[in-house]
Amino acid sequence: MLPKAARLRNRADFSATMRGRRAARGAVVVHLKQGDGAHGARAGFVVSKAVGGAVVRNRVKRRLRHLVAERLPAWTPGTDVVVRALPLAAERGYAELAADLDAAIALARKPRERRG
RNA sequence: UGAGCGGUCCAGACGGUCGCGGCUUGGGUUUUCGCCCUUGUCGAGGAACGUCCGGGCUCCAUAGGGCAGGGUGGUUGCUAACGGCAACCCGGGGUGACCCGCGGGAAAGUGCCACAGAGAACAGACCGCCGCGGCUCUUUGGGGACGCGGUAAGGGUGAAACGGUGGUGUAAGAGACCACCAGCGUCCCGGGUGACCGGGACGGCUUGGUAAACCCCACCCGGAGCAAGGUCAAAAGGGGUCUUCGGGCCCUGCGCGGAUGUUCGAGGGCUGCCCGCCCGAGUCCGCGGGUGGACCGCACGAGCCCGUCGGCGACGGCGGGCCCAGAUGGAUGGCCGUCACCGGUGAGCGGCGACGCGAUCCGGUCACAGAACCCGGCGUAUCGGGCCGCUCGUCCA
RNA sequence: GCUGGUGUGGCGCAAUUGGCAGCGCAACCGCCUUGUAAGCGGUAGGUUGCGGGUUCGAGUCCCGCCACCAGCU
Repeated sequence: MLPKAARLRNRADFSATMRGRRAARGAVVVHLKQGDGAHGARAGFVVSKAVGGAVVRNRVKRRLRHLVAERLPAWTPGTDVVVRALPLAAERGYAELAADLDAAIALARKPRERRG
C-alpha cells in the first residue's frame, strides 16, 4: 500500500491539491496538481459519509490505496493527487474501480482545450 | 421420529505472493532529528454500533449542610458500581419444558373518569315490580291511563352500576336477618433472613379505577469530561540595562482602548437559591494580532486462559500459566490456489411412485458490522452452523 | 465526546386538562366561460416514523428503536 511519506496528511495539502485540475469518470473524481518536485508523488483520499457506513468507506479507501500504490512510481515527483469517491463506488468491484481511476487520471493529465 | 423450550460456543480454514501500522534485532547513512535495508513479533467485534445507565481516571477545594431538581421502586443476595445480574415471592400466560411483568402507597389530601345511560363516586327511580287514591271501561273475574308513595331482586347503557349463591322475611323488596363462599381490617399460632405462605379467632356486611395525573413514602445522586489534564517548544509585544549604535544581557509573557476593583475587598469555585467555606489581585467588554506543534496521559487491566474449592445461582477464594491493537487524512489490506460451506446445474443410481442420493460445471464466501482513554452492563442489528440439557406427542421393542 | 429539536393526507402546518384526527394549497368531478385562469359547489385521500406498555380510551403519557436537522468542545 502507500507508505506514510506518499500520503497527503494535512488540510493545507488537501485544499491546495483540490484547487488543481479536476476530472471525473465513473465512481471517482480525481484532483491533480503538479508541484515543484521537492518531494515524491503523493496521494490522498476523500470518502464521504454519503458512500456508506464505516465498513464500506474503509473498503473503498483500501481499494483506492492499492490501486494508487501500483501507479504511483510512474508519476513524476511533485505530483499531488486527491481521489474522491462518489456514492456509486460502494457497489463497484476492484476491476471497475481500476478502470474508473485510470480513465479519470488520463483525463486529468490531458491538457484541456480552453473553452469559451 | 415430529413439534417445541432453555443454555452455550463459533463468526470460514490453510498455503503462496505483494503491502500497511506499532514494538523490536542487526547494519548503513547523517552533526542531530531522521531516513533506508534487514530480523523477529503483534495487529478489530460479539456486537468494536447506539450512547441508555454505572464505574475507574483527570481537573474543579478535601466534594460540606438545607431547599429545589433528577433518578430508582417486590424480597434477599452478587458487584467497584448500576436503572445490571442471580435466586426466590406475588400476579398473568402455556398441556408442559418455560416465558412475561416500571411489581411501593388510592381508608393523607387534590384532580380526572368523554360518549352512552335514570344514575359515575358520602350514587341513582327510565322501564319494570308493589301499595294507596279518585277517574274510567267492563262479559263483575278484572283491565286502562293519571297522581302520590315504596322498592336496587329483574331489563337496558357502559371499560366500570356499590359483594356472590341459597334461604328467612315482605305489599313488593333490600345484609333488614341467617348459612356458606369471596374480599377487607385487627389479633394470635406455625414456617421462612425476607418478600410472603399455611391455619385459626374476632369485626362494619363491603370500602370503584387512575399515581407511565399532581402527590406521599423509602433509598440514591456535586460538576465537567482524554478536545479531561500535564510537560516542553514556538511566538508577536512591552520594560530595564550596557553599547563601539551593528547589537548583547535580564525580567515579563500579546498589544491598544474602555469599565470596575485591591483587607470599605472585585471576581471566581462548590450547576439553581440560602447558608457555610475556600482561593483571592485581578476580572469583564470592544478592536487587532500570534500559535494552532511534539511528547506524556496511552494500554498490566475490576485483564485473559486452565485447574480446584465454597455457593442452588449471580459470583467469590486459592494455585498455575499468558502478555493480547494503539492509529491521528487515521494501520489491520489486495491478488491467487486448495479444502470446507452455500446457491444453481443436474450425467447417473435407488424406488411402482411421491421422492431420495448425487458425478460434473458455474457463481459466491456473504449476515450485522470497523477500535480512537479504559472497563462493567443494557439496548439494537444479524447469514448460518456446532454442542448440551429439558418438555409434549407419535411409533417400535 | 457532549447536548437539543423535529417526524401527522402529495406539499406546508393545526389539534384545548388524554375523549369523533382537522385547515390551506395541490389532485379529481361538476358549474360558470367561445376557451383558459380566477371564482362557486362537491368528492376522495391518514399503519399520526416504527415496536411495545399504562389506560375504558393514546397524535397526546411512559419505555425502546429508526431517520433527519441543528448546536457546543
